[in-house]
Amino acid sequence: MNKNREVRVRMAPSPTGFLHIGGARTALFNWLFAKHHQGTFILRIDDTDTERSTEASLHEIYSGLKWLGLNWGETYVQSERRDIYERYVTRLLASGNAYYCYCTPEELDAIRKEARVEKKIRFYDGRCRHLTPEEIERLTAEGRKPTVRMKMPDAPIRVEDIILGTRNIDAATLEDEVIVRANGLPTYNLSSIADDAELEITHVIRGVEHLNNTSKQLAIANALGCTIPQFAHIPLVLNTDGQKLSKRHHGALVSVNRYREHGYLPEAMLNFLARLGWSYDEKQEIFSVDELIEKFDLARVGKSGSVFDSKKLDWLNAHYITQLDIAARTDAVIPFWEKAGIDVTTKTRQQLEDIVTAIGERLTNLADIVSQTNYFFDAPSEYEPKAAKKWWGNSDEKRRQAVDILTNLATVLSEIPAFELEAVELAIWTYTDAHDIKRVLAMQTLRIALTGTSFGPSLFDILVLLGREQVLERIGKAIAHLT
RNA sequence: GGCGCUAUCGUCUAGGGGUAAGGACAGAUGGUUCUCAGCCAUCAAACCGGGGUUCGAAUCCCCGUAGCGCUACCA
Repeated sequence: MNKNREVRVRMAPSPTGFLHIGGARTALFNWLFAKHHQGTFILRIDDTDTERSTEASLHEIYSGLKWLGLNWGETYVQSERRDIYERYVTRLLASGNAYYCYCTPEELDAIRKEARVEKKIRFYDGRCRHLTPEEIERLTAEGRKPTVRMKMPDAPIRVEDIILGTRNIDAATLEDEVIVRANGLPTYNLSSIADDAELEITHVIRGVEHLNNTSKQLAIANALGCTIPQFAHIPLVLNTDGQKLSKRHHGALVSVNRYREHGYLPEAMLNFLARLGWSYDEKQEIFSVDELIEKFDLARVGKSGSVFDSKKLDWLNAHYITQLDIAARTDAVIPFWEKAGIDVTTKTRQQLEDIVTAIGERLTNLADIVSQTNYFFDAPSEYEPKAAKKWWGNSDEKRRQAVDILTNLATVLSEIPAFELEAVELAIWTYTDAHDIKRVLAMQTLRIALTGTSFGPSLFDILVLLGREQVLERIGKAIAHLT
C-alpha cells in the first residue's frame, strides 16, 4: 500500500524536557531512513499533555536537533491541530467505536486495585459501554465530566514490525483506551495515529516502549479505516545500570545539549548514536554522515537494548577532533577558552593555532583545551603537589638540586641567540649531557616550573610558545618558591 | 500481579547448522619519547541454563531463568 509513496517519517517528541540521547537516536534513525530513501523527515511536537509541555523544552529540542544537523522538512504542533482530532473522535463516536466514560479517577483507581488482586489481564471492564440515557443524565447532574474511550475489538490485532517481525496481539489484553480526557484534550494514542494518517506517514520508527501502544493505535486506525504506516520498533538505549535511559532516572547526564556544552562534536555523537543498535559489517566503526545515509538499513538494526558507553563516545570524539585541521580546531576551541574566562585576545591568531598544534591529539573533548592550555595564558599559580614531590623532591638536598638545574637552565636559555625550537633543544641537551644530568629530570623539573604540572605537550614547544622572557620569569618564580 | 520484548567478551557488535566464535571501545603488558596523550606490538575477555531436532548446534524448536519495557484522563 505504501509501495509507491514517497517515504515520510516523523520524530514526535513531547516537549517535557531536554532532548535526550534516546530521543536523539530515534530522530537519527528516522532521519537516516528518510535521507536514504530521499524521503521527508518531519518534526511533530506531541504536546497534547499541556500540563507538562513547556516552551523551554521545545527550544531545547530544536537546538539539539539543529546541532546534530538533523534538519527536518515540516513542523507540526499537535496543540494547534485539535480540530483534526475532534473530527476523528466524532467519527469514532458516530460509528459506535467509541463511547463516553463517566468513571472518576478515584473509581478507576479502585477497580485497578481490584483487578490486580484478582490477577485480571486488564482492569477496565468497559462498564460505561452501555450506559442508558437516564444514567448519563444522572452522572452529568453529579457534575461528572466524561472521557471518551475507544471500544477495543474482539479480534486479535496483527502488528507487522520491520525489526521485530509479525506479532499477534491477543484481543483479551486490549483495554478500552481513553482517547479524550475529561478536559476535552485528546490523548497520545488518538492524536498520534490520527496525525500519522493525516500527515501520510509511511513508516513509524520509534522505541520499543511504544510496542503496546501500537496495538491500541492500530485498533483506532482500523476502526477509522485509515491507511496504516509500517512500524519499526527500535530497541532501547540503556544506562550502564541496564535500565532505559531516562530523564527521570539519569538526569541531565542524558541531555544532548549537555554533550555539546562539554565539547563533543556532532559528527562524533551521530556516529556513536548510529552504532547503538545498528551495525554495518564486522569491521567498520567510523562512519561519515554521508556513509551513514548510504548504508543505514532498518534490517540491520538489532532487537536488544544497547548500553550507552561514554568511553566509546570519547574515543570517537577524540578521533573527530583530530580530523579537524588546525584552523577549524582553533575556531572550535576558542569558545571554550572564552567560556572559562581566558582572554584569547592576549594572543595572536597564529599563537592560538600554535598552541592548538602543540596540544596535538590530546583532546578528548573541546572543553579539555582549558585545563590543558591554561598555563599558556597565565603563569601557574601553584605547583601540583604530587609532581613537585616527585621531581623537585622534598628533602633539602633534592630541592637544592632542582634549584641548581633551574638556575643553570635559566642561564643556558638566556644565552641562546635566537629563542627557537632547534636552538633551545640543542642548548638543553648540551647542558644535560655535559653535566651528566638525566634528561627526564631536567625536563620535568623545568616543566613543573613552567606549567605547574608534570605532563603535557613537548616541552620545547612550550618553551618557544611562552617566549624567553616569560620562561625566565617563571623559572625565577619557581626558584623563589623552592628556596 | 498482568501483558510483552530481549538474551554472543565489562561495553557496542559480527557471525546464524560444521569458524581457532571476528572486530571496535575500555583494561593489562611491552616498545617509541623529556612527561602525558598518541602511535605500534602483544595479552586477557563471550555464545544465560536445560531439554529436544540433527551425523553435527552459539546458530532451529520448546521450557526455564534473568534483565528490561508497558501496565495513566504521560508520551
